[in-house]
This record gives sequence, structure tokens and C-alpha cells, in this order.
Amino acid sequence: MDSKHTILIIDDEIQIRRLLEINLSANGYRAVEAETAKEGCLLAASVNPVLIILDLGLPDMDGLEVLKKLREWYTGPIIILSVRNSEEDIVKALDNGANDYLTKPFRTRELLARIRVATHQVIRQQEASMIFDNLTIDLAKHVATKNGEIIKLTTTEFSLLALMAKNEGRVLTHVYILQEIWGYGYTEQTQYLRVFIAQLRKKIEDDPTKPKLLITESGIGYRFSGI
Amino acid sequence: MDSKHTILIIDDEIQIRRLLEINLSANGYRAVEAETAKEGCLLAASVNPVLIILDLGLPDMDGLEVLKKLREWYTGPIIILSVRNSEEDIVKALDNGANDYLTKPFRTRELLARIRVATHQVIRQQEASMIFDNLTIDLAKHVATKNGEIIKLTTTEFSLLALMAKNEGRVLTHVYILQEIWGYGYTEQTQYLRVFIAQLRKKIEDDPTKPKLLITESGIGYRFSGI
DNA sequence: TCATTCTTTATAAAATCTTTATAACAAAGC
DNA sequence: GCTTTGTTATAAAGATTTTATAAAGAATGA
Repeated sequence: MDSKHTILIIDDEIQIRRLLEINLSANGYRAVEAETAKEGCLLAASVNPVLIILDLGLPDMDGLEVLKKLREWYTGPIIILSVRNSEEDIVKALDNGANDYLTKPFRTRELLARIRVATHQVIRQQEASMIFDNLTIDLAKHVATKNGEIIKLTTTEFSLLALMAKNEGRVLTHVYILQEIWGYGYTEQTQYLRVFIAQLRKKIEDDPTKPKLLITESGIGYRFSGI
Repeated sequence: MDSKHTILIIDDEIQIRRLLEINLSANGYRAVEAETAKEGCLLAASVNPVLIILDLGLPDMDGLEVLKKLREWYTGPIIILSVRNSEEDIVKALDNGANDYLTKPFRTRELLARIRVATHQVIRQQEASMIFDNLTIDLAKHVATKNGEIIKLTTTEFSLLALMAKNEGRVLTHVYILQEIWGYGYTEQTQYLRVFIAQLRKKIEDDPTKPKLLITESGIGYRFSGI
């Protein structure tokens, strides 16, 4: 899973793009840049950004039109960056789907803070859901699905699956898993674990006899493999 | 029921409050005013506003502290109005839970537009009538129908159904539901919940013995499943 | 007062967890 | 190859916890 969140910058001024790119990268985002409205709309569809920063003064299309065009399908936050400072421009942009509006020249740290506000829910939601091939685990909703259908899991089964998936690729020892799920008094109950791993496999593996997700590490413990 | 959405203004300047009150009323909101932080926090809890407008320069408490205090429980949008214009103040407020920040003097129509943006999701969710297969729930009218016919629900039953439906697909814990519907003193009364879920199922499920809408998540709580 | 709604109690049913038993498998030594 | 040993997989029985439901009692409001 790629952990960096993509932010799309649509602005024709190279200096602004450069400035934003440096600051966004330094704050853990991946910046993708577009110079024209057309390019921006295409990129928005292909890179699926968590947020779009849009300049209203693009050369090839009216800013408000770009905004409307994006809003036809894009549901993430859009922050406007513009030299236009009239109340009318601001109100129009906000009423046409912009989440925030900053006038150039802007203050970098303020923009970053406003980005944090705008992406807050989206990112938290994304971080809470894990996707592995045809299996998804949504920690916030407390629901797991396989091939789109909800899998019925008990509390313990869900906790175990979530623990394994959160540590994808890492071998977790019997003792560690038992401590995490059952508590300190249960570190000897390796048989519990076997029973529950078998139950989980029946529910999440395509072929429980040839597990591909919950891998046995004989003598040590188990490992979750999200391919 | 009162269909107007309440906005809470916490500001010590009478002129600002008056100005806001006039503009908010003219735009279909109900304005409730507080002069001090203490009064504001109390009112926030009692009037349940869809949005709070908060001045950072209150006489009785530091603005940032008020913000943090509100955010301990208030999940709706908070817009800051302040004479302070330093980048540091803005960033701090935004990072402590404010959704937006305007400096005084502000432009009225811009503020109104920003209020619309901030309340957009909340209000739409409150007003939307939800449709699930042959069941509809109209939150504004406080009415639910099944196969076109109105279902007779008590206040508690409707609140419970609305809470579950608003969180479609998400597992809600017993404790959470009890807190939301009955209040903080009732988090142990799991049996209440069972009784009311059973009553609801009798009224909304095609076959109450095989529930398809109100799903039991044994050991955790319940989940509403549309479709 | 009466009707409605909420709270409490009792009990049956279902789901889940724990334990036991046994089979399967792999590695090592003879 | 065969046996031994240590580990894992699986089914199924028993114990425990959790849930569903009816119904009685208490509270509430017209």
C-alpha cells in the first residue's frame, strides 16, 4: 500500500507550483502538477488525489468552469488559490463547490493548515480501511468484506484479523498475538490461536487448505500476506 | 418541529452579534448568542447548533482554550472570527479543530458562503430522507414508511432507527448507541437496547426472525444494512 | 382516568468461546 | 524407507456468554 497522499496542483505559474511542491513533499504528501485546466482534469481522474489546489486564473479555461467540471464527479476537497480578491469571486467559488479560498500571495503554513483541515476526514477514513486483493478490512466501520460481501466475523476473529493485517508481511509470534488479543494470562494457550486461525481461514481464504493470506510460520507464529 | 438550523455566536462585541444575527436570520438560520466563553459552552450543549461562530478574543477565557473545550464533545463545524491576523494564530486555531478562520473586519457575504460550505454535509444529512429498499426515513418530518405506509414509531424508536440508518454499514457499539439515545448515565443498560431493537424489527423487518436491516454484531452492538 | 410509552424481569434461544480428541504434516534419526 | 518427535489443523462436544422475546410493572401525559 502506498502511504503517501496525492495532492493535485492546477496552476499555470511555475513558481507557485515549485513552492507548493517543495512544501507539500516536506509535509509527507505526493504532489502532482498540472499547468492547464485540461491537463488538470485529466490528471484528477487518473491520480485520484485526496485534495485539489486550483488556481482560478488558468490560461485555457475560466476558473469557475473548471471548478464546476471537476465537481461533476470529484467529491474530495478543492482549495482555490487566486489573485482575485473580490467578495463576489470568493462567494461564487465557494457556492460552486470549493471548500476553501485563499488569495495570492498566500501564507504557506496557513495553506498547509487549511489542507490538513480539508483532508482530515478523508485521510482518517482511508487510513482506517485496508484493502488486500478481494479482501477489505474497515477498522472504522468494524466490517470486513470478501468479493464485496460482508463476512460475518465474531469480535475475537475480527480483532485477530485486524492485528494480522495491520502487521502485513511481519511474522507475529504466538505469544505476541495471544497477549494482544486475549491478554497477559493467555500466552500459553497456543491451541486457541490454532482454532481461531482455522476459523478465519475458512472465512477469508479462497482455499482454506492452501492459505495465501494467513501464513503459518512453523515454530514461531503467523504472518499476514497481502500479496 | 422547528425546521430552522441554529447557529451559535460566541462574541463579546454587541455590534458583531447584532450584525450576524440580522444576516443569519435573513438567510433562514436561527441565531443564538453568547457573550462569554462560559455562556457559549453551556448554550452549545443545550441548543445543539449546526455551526458555531467563535471569537477568539473573549474576556473570560483564552480563545484557543474555548475551542479545545468545545471540541472535547462538539463535532459540528466551528468558524473562528478574530481580529488576530498572524499566521501563527490561524494555524493554531485550524490545528485545534477550527474548520475555518476569518479575520475581522470580515465580509458578510463571504462569511455566509463559508457557513454554507461548512454546514453543507451536516444539513444535507439532516434534511435528506433516506431510502432503503421499501423503507424510507424522513428525518425532517420525523416519519418512517414501509411499502409506502407510515409506520407508527415512538420517539425513542425513531431516534434509534435514525441513528442506525445515518450510520449505515457501520457497526455501532452498545455503549455508543446508549449514549446517543439515552445519555451518559445509561451506558450499562444493554437490555433496553435489546428490547427496542426487537420492537423496531417487528415494525420494519419483513421477517423479524431473520433481520436484514438491523443486524446483530454479537458482543459488539448493531449495524444497519441498507440494500 | 385511560392509553401510551418506558423500564424491568424472566426465560428461552442463539452465538461464541473453551476444551478435548484426533488426524495430518514435516523434520530428524535410525 | 520407517519410526519418532514436535508441531499444526480440524471437527466437535461442553461451557459460557450474549441475545431475543414476551409480559408485567412503573411512569407519563392527554
